[in-house]
Amino acid sequence: MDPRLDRDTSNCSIARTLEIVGEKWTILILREVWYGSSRFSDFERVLGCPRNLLAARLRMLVEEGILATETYKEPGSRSRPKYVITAKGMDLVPAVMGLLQWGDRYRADPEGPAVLARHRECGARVDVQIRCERGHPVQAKDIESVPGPAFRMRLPE
Amino acid sequence: MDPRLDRDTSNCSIARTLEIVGEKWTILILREVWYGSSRFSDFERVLGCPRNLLAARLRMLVEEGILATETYKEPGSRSRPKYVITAKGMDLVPAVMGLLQWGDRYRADPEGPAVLARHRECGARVDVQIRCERGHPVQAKDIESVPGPAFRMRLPE
DNA sequence: AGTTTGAGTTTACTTTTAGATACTCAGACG
DNA sequence: CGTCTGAGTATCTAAAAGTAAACTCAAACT
Repeated sequence: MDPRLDRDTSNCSIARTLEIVGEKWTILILREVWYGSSRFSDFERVLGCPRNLLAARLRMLVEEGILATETYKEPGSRSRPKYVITAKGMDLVPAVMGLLQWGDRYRADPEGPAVLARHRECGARVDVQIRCERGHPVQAKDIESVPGPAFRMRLPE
Repeated sequence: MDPRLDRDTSNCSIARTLEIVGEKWTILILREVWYGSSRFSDFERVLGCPRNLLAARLRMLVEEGILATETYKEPGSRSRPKYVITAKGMDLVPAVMGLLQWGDRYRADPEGPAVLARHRECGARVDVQIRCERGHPVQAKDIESVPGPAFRMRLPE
C-alpha cells in the first residue's frame, strides 16, 4: 500500500477491535476467564481491579457477546451469576496468544514464562503463526497489505 | 490450571506486553508503520492523534526498541528523523493480525475488510493460526494453560 | 426478626491520561 | 534578515481511571 495514500483509517478492523478490548482491564479479565475464573469476586481478588470498573467491563463484554452470564449455586447459598466465554470470545485467543508470545520473548521473568500453553491432546507447546491459504508459514516481512473491498480514501478537508 | 488457585498475576507476559502496547494510539501507530508511514507528520495526519501523545508514544516505542530512528532528507530541506520498525517490532505482527482478523470477522464494514493481508510471494491471503510444536492446527478450546517455570503463588495478605 | 454473603451500585476525592492549542527551534531559501 | 517548514514542547482543560468506603438487595441461615 502506498505510504502517501490518505486512507480512511476509521474503517479499520484493528481500531474497531481495540474499541472493545483496548480499554484497561478488559484483556486481563478475558485472561482470567481462560484461566478459569468466572465470578465477580474471582476477578476482583485476582486482578485487584476497582469494582466499579470491573462491573462496567463485564457488562460491556456481555453486551458485546464476548462473555455470557449463567448462574451457579453453592449449596446453602442462593443462585448467583457467573461469566463464561462465548465462541466470539474464544476467537480473541489468537490475538491474546500473540501478546503472550511477544511478552514471553521480550519481557519474560528471568526464570521463564509463568504459564505454558499446551495442546490438550498431545501436551506439546503451542504458538501463534501466520500462514497463507496454501498452508505455508509466512514471515511477517513477507506480508503485503493491499486495499480490500471496503477500502476508502480519506475525504480531503 | 485450578480456578481457585491464587496466582501471582503480576508475573504475566500478557500484562507486561500491554504495559507497552496497551496505551491508546500505540498499536495504531504501529499499524501505520506497517502500512508505510514513517514521519511524524504522516502519523499525525492519518491518525488524527494529538501531537504531544504522538511524540510521547514514538519516544517510548524507540526506547523499547520497537521502532528505531533514521534520517531522511527531502531535496531543499534539512535532514529530519523518520521512524522504522525493528525486528522486535515485527514480532508484534501476529498479535496485531489477531486483532485484525477478529475485527474482520465480527466488526467489519458490510462491504468487507478495508485491508487484505497477502503472502507477497504467492498472493494468497494470510491468517493467524495456533499450532502445536508438531505442526498440527490447534483449536483455542484445545489449549491447556499449565504453570511454567516462573509460576508463583500470590502471597496471602 | 436479625445476620450473613456475593454481587453489585453510589458517592466523593485524587491521580493519570487524553485532547486542543499555542509556542519553539533549526536549517533552507529569497 | 525575514519567512517557511517539519518536528517537536509547553500549557491548559477535559475525560477516564484509581481509591476507598458506604450503601443496596435478596435469599439463606440462626
